[in-house]
Amino acid sequence: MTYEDAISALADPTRRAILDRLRAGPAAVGAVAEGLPVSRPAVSQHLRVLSDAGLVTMTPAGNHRLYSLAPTGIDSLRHYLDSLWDDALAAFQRATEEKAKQKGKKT
Amino acid sequence: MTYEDAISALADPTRRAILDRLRAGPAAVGAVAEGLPVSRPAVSQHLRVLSDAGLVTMTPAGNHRLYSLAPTGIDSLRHYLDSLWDDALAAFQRATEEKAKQKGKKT
DNA sequence: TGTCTATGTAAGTCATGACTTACGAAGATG
DNA sequence: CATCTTCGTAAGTCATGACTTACATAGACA
Repeated sequence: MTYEDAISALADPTRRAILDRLRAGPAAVGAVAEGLPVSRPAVSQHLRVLSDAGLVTMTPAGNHRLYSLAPTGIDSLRHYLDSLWDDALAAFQRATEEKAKQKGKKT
Repeated sequence: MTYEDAISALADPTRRAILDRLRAGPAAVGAVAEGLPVSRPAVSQHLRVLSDAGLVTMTPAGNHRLYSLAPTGIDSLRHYLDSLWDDALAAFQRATEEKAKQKGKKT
């Protein structure tokens, strides 16, 4: 449930495809697997990882289980990125100023 | 330079450690490697990946090369996450309303 | 020019993880 | 109860990539 779990979960293309499928709305494992070039157990394993990372939630519904997007894991990752973004922007501005000085300082 | 490159680049713990080091300011390869439990060539290879993902930039400085954080790659990833965030929030709200209805509808 | 420093690249090793098939458990349905 | 559907898990295979050492290149400096 840390932001690192979210990152490594999102690193896999198949898992991103699963998330894309869930953006349209909640879906069962079989329904998700139908639109993908991998087996149903593979999808099941991926959903486990996504769930551990807080990126999806599961709600039992009789025979099957509905998976849907969860804001939790995404939020932690957003915070990390925002923080990194601040420092990157600061570094970029410092570099720009440096160049301006370099340009003015002849010889 | 896509957001997918940025994600898979960030997925590695060593690369995140390198970025953390660069948050304090630009640094050369050797300086970065000193604070890490891996060899200098390993750091060099990681910086290559980070650079391809648009997460760092390199500026030659005489004998050595200074690497610094770059906003570019981070930005693309932020956009992806923001978009995913919107859908996740919508899904969460729908689920909440669903539960409210379920509660009101007795028998 | 000769040498030292700082770095990138090549080649090879090894662990991680994504995928498969086979199987077992839980709820719906006749 | 018997069966079908839906799903998670176990075990094993295989590719990807992170790391190492060895080597080659480019600039600083005597």
